[in-house]
Amino acid sequence: MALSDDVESHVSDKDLIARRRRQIVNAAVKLFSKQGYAGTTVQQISKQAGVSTGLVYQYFGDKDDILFLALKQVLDTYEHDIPPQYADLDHPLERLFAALRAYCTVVHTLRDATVLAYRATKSLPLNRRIYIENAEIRTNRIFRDLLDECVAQGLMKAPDLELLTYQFVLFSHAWALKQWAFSGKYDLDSYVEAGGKLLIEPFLTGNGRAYWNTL
Amino acid sequence: MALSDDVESHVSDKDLIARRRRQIVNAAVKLFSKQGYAGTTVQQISKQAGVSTGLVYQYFGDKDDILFLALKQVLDTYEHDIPPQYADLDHPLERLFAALRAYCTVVHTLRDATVLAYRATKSLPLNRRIYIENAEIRTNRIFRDLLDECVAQGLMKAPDLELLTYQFVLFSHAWALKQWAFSGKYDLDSYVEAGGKLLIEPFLTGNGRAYWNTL
Amino acid sequence: MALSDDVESHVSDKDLIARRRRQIVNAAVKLFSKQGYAGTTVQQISKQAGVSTGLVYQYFGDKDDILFLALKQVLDTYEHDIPPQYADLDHPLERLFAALRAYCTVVHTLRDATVLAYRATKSLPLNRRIYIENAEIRTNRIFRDLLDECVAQGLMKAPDLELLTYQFVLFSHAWALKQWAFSGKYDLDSYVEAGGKLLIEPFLTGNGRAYWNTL
Amino acid sequence: MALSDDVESHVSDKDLIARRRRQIVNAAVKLFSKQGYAGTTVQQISKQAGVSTGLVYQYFGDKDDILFLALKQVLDTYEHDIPPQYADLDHPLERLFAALRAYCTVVHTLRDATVLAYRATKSLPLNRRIYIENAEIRTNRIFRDLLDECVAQGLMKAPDLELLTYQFVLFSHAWALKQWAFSGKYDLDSYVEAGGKLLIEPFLTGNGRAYWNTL
DNA sequence: AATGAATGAGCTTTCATTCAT
DNA sequence: GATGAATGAAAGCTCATTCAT
Repeated sequence: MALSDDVESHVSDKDLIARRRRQIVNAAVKLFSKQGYAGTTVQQISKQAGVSTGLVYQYFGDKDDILFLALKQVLDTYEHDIPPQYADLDHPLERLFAALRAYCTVVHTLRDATVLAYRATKSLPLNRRIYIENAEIRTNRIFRDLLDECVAQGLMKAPDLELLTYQFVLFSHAWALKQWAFSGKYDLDSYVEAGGKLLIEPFLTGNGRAYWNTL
Repeated sequence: MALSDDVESHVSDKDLIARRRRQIVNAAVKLFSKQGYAGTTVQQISKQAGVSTGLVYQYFGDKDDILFLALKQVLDTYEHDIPPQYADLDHPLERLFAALRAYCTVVHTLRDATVLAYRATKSLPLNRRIYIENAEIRTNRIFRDLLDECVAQGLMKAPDLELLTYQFVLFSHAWALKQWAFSGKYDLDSYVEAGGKLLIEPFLTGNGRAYWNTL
Repeated sequence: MALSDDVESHVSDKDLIARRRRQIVNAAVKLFSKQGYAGTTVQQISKQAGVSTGLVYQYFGDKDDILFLALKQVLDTYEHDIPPQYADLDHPLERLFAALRAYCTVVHTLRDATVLAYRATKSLPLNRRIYIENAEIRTNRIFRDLLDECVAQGLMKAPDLELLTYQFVLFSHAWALKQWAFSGKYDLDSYVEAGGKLLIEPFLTGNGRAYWNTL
Repeated sequence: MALSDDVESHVSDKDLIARRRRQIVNAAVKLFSKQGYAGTTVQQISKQAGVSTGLVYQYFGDKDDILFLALKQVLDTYEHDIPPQYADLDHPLERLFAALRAYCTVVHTLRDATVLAYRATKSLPLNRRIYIENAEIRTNRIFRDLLDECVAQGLMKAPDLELLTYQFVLFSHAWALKQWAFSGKYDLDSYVEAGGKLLIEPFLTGNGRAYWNTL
């Protein structure tokens, strides 16, 4: 992380800094998600976090900083919460499907924050936007690597792995972005099942299909 | 369109109203797309449109009205510009693919505005948000009907047509939403080609594949 | 009337000027009375008068002009409508009481406009305020002269005719100013009767009382 | 006082709230009195009060709130300052006359604010206007009770105590409302004396007159 | 380290006034 | 003479940021 991406603080105790920032960012994510970035005031954030307005400015340089760390935290959650959910599994196809389920589940948990990421990233200054975009690319990498693994083992075959990866990502994000369209028609489980049928099944090889049917 | 969705104007000449609104909305779309809704001032809009600040309020009730008409205009463009581009074609598969190309092309033309639609719809009051969402559903219907046609003629077969429709839509939108990831790797044409391979080819029946290969 | 009190017009036909001004002032009085001077827009006045906004500025220099003429018209109505209602009567006491009834009746008719005169006179520039105040003094003169007549003929006797005159005026104005307090307790007739008992009876001489009782 | 009449503040310290509000209301009364409510800007008020514009909005919800509290303060002053000035006196007639003097004196002190009350009450929303009107009725009660006392003790006799009460009130208010007419002819003392002669003397009984002449 | 009252630039919106037709 | 679309200065109000305590 480049220096320019650092968020400055006027406080020295490292632990305190971490704790306070978490406290404030959590409050911010909640409010940004509901009301948007511009629609949320620093006063509201401090109140929600249970601290004074002035304190916020001892841990963040300005309001943009809060947004940046809020988005970063969302992306970090993706990156940290998904891998453990397929790490124990052995078979690549199982791992891929588990990852899809895990991604959708995290998106479900962070529904509002996911929408926030779509809405607000553009509000960041360029260098920070790039940082966030790179974090997303790292998350995408998860699917890409699992797909590569499946292809390498002759289980899948796809014309364009790069784009297929994005379809996995978009499919997961859509669960949050298009809540209004999906709620009532699908629950999370059936949505993930359908995802498997659209994004994995069609690209299975004979071997792949053989294993897939045993799941 | 319900009355409550109407945007009032203090001017009587119908033609003038239409012209002025177009002029102002065009300026607004440009600025909203770049700077976001909240980040754009009415002063900036009026300046960009080449009119006075006060004039804006003779054609729009408030700033929200401008956003609403801006989004409506984007959605209307989708709805009006896509169908003509496959209307002349006879074969369902050809029509479907042409529609995908058309949608991606419109998205390409309205790149910034498409991103705007994702970012700003949540800023609308409920009844207007619903209006915009319904407009999106009508646009989705385009793909859905074409897919149904293909299935009815035994050319395609998919486990979940509803979700597959959304994959078409998301794929098209992604061209705008993920510009930063795709530009440099794809041009519009190759993107559309790859889309055909991911979203159509895997779901072709034998008959469908036979025809597809002749395209 | 001093030149500085003149209201300028860009139109030459004298009759037209008078007609248009009346038309616009009538609309203004109606609106000013209901919404106050500052709460009324020139656009509303022109609409109420059934003319274009621009036309107003061909007959009035600015919005203040309209207020001035509106107030002037109210005061003029007082001045012109009251005297005829006691002119035919011969006895001074009868004339005085008839004048009180007439004043209260005009106030009743112009309730809102009377309140307007109290609220808005201070909004005028000094020279115009003075003009209006002089018009009010002329109206007060009506009571003063009638009282003087009664005193001269030995019908009344009061310690301070100047202030008693003002009590007559205030009593009449109060019917409009304190509507909220009086409506429900008095109707116009009983109010006037009570006025006679408070403002005339106590100041009658023996002769005066003798005649008064015959009324 | 109903909740709906409360004026909200974003500040918690009770003492500070009271002090700031007084500070701002005092400035507002001064300006409103001179320039009217609509003719006074919040910027002017804040400048006159020696605080920033934003601060005003931490102690008042909007400009209307300032007007309401300003008027309320004027009415409260009436209610609190008059009674102590006759409380020590024993004789009802003396008390009545002292009250008249006190009322006129308070009106004199609050000349501009009294005019403001006449001009601006109509600018208030209905529930607040009613609150102010009720406060005025409570003030009127002062005269009414004193008059009743005089009548009960056989000192006075009047045809309509309700209206006579209003004549006392109007007479007092007139000192402010008609400054332009009275200044030069009366000073406060002679005005009050004349008031006694017009509003008390004529309604004295024999007993009343006997005592009155000893004053 | 923490508070929260105070600031003031900048926003949306209104409306008296003008002027081309 | 009459129109009404157009103007833009100025208003009310918000809120990111500061700073004395």
